[in-house]
Amino acid sequence: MHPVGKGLMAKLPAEGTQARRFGKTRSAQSTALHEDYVELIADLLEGEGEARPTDIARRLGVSHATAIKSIARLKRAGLATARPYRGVFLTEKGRALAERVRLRHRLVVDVLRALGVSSEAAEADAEGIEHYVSEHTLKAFAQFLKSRA
Amino acid sequence: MHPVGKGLMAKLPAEGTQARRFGKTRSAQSTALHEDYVELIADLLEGEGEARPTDIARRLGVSHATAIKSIARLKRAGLATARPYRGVFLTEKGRALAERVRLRHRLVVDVLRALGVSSEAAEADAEGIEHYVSEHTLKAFAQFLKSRA
DNA sequence: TTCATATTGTAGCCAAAACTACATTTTGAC
DNA sequence: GTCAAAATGTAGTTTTGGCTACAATATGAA
Ligand SMILES: [Mn+2]
Ligand SMILES: [Mn+2]
Ligand SMILES: [Mn+2]
Ligand SMILES: [Mn+2]
Repeated sequence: MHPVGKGLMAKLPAEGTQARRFGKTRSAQSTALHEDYVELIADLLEGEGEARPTDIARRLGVSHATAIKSIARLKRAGLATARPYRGVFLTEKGRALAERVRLRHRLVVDVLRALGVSSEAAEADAEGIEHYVSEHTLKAFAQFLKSRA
Repeated sequence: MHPVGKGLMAKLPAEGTQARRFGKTRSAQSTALHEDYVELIADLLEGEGEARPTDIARRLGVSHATAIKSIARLKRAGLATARPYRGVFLTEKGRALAERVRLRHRLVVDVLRALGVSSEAAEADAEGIEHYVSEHTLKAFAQFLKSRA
């Protein structure tokens, strides 16, 4: 119950600090999916001219029913619009998010590549990592890349 | 419908490749919580001598009911054991996971620090990032740290 | 123009992770 | 030893994000 000596033991952060960190991670997690959808929709709109639910589903590796439900959540969140059989579009807010997410994705991939990670692993890992990189860390990444250019 | 020219447009990966990447991210996401619990339990066991559900809950910033349910899932997954009012312990499998997770956590923090990220931001971001770093990337991180030691 | 196929939509199911509220058990102060 | 407080457990609800199965609609080939 009481600390045994506090000399050489594991460095447990203060409870509040640790709780705040985990909470931040949880909130990032809850926005990760939205970010992936918005980024993908932006890419499809630019690359293919349209973003159809089926294509979104295929690219994400989920069923079309799942994609349609997620798109509905995007609409509720004010990030996208969609009319039946006419594809998905981004609102102003969605486009702004897509832009930020795209930049961040690229930055994360570039840093991983710079650290010696293979192109494919960098892309794959970045797909998860990107959602947990804070503004502060993003700045450090940019700095690092510039410094070793 | 048809690609407009394919010359200078956004680099959409092949559908299968992209789906595989997103799938990998989803599966990492589904183990992230387990990893955090197991790591925290190991830290508490070493640091405090015991890992009580209440302490786990406080440190994670969730209600004790949530923690208890998650611990039940850990038990079902063969990672932990717990007897009522006697705290939580790790199975052999749980200890092995904790060890891996701990190493990975430290490595991610060290790399972030090396890239110029502040100590607190590194710890906070690592809490999310760690779960999406592949073995391949982990090796690259270790290499990078060794090279600039 | 018709009609098969592709696309989209809906319904219903499930598990994970969160919560609050309440019940039960242990422990420790006295 | 009692009994209040702390810890633990349980019940019930919600949201998210998956799935399958089926229904409805558009599109395009013949
Ligand atoms: Mn992603
Ligand atoms: Mn991305
Ligand atoms: Mn973590
Ligand atoms: Mn961790």
